[in-house]
Amino acid sequence: MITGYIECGKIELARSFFDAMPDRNNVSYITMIFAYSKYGSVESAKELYDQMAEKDLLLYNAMIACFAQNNRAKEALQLFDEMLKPNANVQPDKMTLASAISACSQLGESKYGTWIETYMRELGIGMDDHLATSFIDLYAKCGNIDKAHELFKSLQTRDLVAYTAMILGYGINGRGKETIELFEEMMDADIIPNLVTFAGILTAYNHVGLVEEGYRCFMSMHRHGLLASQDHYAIVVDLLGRAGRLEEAHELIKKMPMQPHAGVWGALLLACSLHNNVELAEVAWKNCCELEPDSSGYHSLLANIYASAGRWDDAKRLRRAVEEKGLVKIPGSSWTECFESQQ
DNA sequence: TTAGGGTTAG
Repeated sequence: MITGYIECGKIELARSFFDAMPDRNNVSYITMIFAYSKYGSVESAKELYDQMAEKDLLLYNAMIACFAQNNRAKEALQLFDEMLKPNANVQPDKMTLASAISACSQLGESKYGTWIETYMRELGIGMDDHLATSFIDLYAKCGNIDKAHELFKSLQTRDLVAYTAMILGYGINGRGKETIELFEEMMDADIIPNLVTFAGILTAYNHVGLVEEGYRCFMSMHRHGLLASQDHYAIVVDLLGRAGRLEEAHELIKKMPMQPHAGVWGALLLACSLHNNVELAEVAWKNCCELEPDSSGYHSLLANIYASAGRWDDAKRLRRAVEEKGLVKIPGSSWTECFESQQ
């Protein structure tokens, strides 16, 4: 019953059902935690997790996965650390490690990831394709592309996710030729790309600076029956914008079948700052402000563009407005420092 | 024992 509601996305109903259950066990808790995780309600998941006095492997796995899948990598690794303490009395399994590696990857923590690889062997857990794909992503993001490729070659089956991780890895490491070759290899293997794959491939083209190839790739999405999301548009706006094709990028935004999010306009604003286009920057900035009124980053970008154009008064006016409104830049994650201080 | 893992820029 509960899983039926969850499958339909009726999470409130699932929760009511869960609350009314006379014999809730840890499996019902875990089912609810995974459901909350899927729909991004991390706080609700954590609330349920905290209710259980005895934390077993399943419960740890559910909560660590929830953090890792919702971009809360630091908390995922903190909980993983807690789980490894002797008084926790549990031993991680493949699922735990998959989430922990994913969290390391989000934080660029290659040292911690390498430690997990060693620890994995100590526990007698063998490398499977899922774990290897997590490691491919981790090592590629940390710049160790050779190690990533070595793992990719060792896979039993190269599936969609593995190809996507490797393509993205080549892309962010500036390996243009390999990016294209691997994409072609994937198509030859009749592996149908999905929306995530396209985001990865477009990102790769963007990093490598292959504008035409990237644009063509984006235009081919509908042939695969895929409707590009706002994120895909943001990458292509960035791709065109960085190449100085600002008007084309602007036209693309105007033709979007859905409302662009701030990231799309933000990509155009960034491109305008790279190419000193004040008029278009003002258009992009206005849209960014409407969509994300509390962010100071867009004002700073426009102020810099004004300053580069010698419009000092406008730059000053904008900077003053930021101070008056008390808009503050949110500092980045300090997990790396936290981790290093524990060494 | 039970659930369930990996891929999306700046």
